[in-house]
Amino acid sequence: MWLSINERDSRPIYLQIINQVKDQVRRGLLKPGDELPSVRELADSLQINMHTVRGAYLKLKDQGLIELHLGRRATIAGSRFPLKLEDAEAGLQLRLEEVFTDALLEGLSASDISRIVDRQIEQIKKTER
Amino acid sequence: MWLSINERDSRPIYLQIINQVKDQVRRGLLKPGDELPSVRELADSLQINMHTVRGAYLKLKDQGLIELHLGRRATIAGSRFPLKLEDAEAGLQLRLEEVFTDALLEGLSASDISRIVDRQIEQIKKTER
Amino acid sequence: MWLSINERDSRPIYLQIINQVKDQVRRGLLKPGDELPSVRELADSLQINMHTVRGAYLKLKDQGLIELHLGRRATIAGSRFPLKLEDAEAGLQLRLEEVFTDALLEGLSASDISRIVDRQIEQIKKTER
Amino acid sequence: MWLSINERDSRPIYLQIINQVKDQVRRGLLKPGDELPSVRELADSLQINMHTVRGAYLKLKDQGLIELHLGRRATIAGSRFPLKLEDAEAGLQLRLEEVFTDALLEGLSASDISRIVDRQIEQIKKTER
DNA sequence: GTGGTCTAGACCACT
DNA sequence: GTGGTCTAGACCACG
Repeated sequence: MWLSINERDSRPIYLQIINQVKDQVRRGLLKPGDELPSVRELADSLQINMHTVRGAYLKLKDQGLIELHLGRRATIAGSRFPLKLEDAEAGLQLRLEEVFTDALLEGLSASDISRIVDRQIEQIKKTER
Repeated sequence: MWLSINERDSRPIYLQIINQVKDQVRRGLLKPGDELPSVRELADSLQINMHTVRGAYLKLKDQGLIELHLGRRATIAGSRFPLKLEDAEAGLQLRLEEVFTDALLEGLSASDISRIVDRQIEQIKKTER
Repeated sequence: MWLSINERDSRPIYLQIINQVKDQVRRGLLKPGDELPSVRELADSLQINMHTVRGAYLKLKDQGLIELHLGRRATIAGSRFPLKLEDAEAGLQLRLEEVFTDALLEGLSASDISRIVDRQIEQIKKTER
Repeated sequence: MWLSINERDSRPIYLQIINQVKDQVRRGLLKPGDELPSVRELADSLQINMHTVRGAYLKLKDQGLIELHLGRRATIAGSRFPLKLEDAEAGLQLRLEEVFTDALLEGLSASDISRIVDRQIEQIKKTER
């Protein structure tokens, strides 16, 4: 488990933790059953407060990504998809609209966007195999 | 100018305003020189606090999307791209990574994502012409 | 909004708050759109810490019962049932098994239990009308 | 004695043990005088910490359900009901209120609940005969 | 004024 | 040692 927080990142620390854990799960570096660092350990190594880590873990639990056990370390949850796929698709669409709008207003062209998107989707497909 | 705020949207009101203005600019419904409603008018019609509208307008000004004039209504700015394209591309990549990670963890496949993305990019290209 | 915490209750304070809010929603004393006391107000009136109240509100939000708005008070959410009814039924069965087992081991007979249960269900049906 | 612990169950391990012992007593699978596995045996077979098993046994003893003997295995106690029946009834009512409130908020109707409850009480009555 | 985030330090229950 | 709960006090962003 290697996590880091970026002081210059404007997003709150707990969100950075959440996103990094999600990322590692997506990349397959963390698999169901794997243990996460204890709240205190991670807080120490990141030089942040225990409660900040705990807050991040709690959110991850509520999203079904990890399991918290009293007296034991948190573990990656078995993957289950509580959301209906159509809801997930609708959510994706809304978020993409916003991202693309910002990109266009920053001067990128549709083909710029298309190129960047395709590159990322290629990478995802590689990981899927 | 038709704006609306969605109570059930988890995002703060000021962001909803910003995003809707951006969206209308992107769609060409608002063009450089067009007037926005006055702070007081918009606050009244949306039933929200004046400070909230003012805050949203200030952020839009900071992003170079609108111009504020003393005693006159705000207007859409002539389009300029203060960010370097490289920065815009880098920003886009980071945001896409997050959006795609979430989509994958919610059970969507790479091809699901690809399909949705392509549909949106098609629409953008139509508008661009 | 009248809430109270019971020092002698072994359950944590935040759970007592959650259960009382749920109860008031169920009884119809709180309806969608109604405002809850602010975190600080409730903390003051209950003589407990702000964060304890906030924790309770957060859980209620995650369960979809209330909505939190930045800078505004929390409100009761419009009722929506994210769980499939079959899941809700399965959960109810498990919880009932435990409750009934304890009651039996404490010396109550099946007819004792039946009597108590029926009385409560009668009351619920009255409220439903 | 067949016990198992469920990793995905959110309840602490010691409670799962307690509930399963209670359940087996209620179903008549364990009768007064029957021996329970030794603390060490159970800890080994469930792959959990000895202290956890010991804690569970201690709680069961406190509730009067089992008897602990120095150097010998624990045994199921002769059934006695230390609580007054009134207290047991009052406790049952409180717990049912909470369970029913949750069920209602999850979208179940009074008749759904009634149906599920009745089915369970029928089963209990069968066992009682 | 209101919620959002973070820090600090404490005590308890569970493993 | 580990998570669960609670308190206390602070600063920031939003309305």
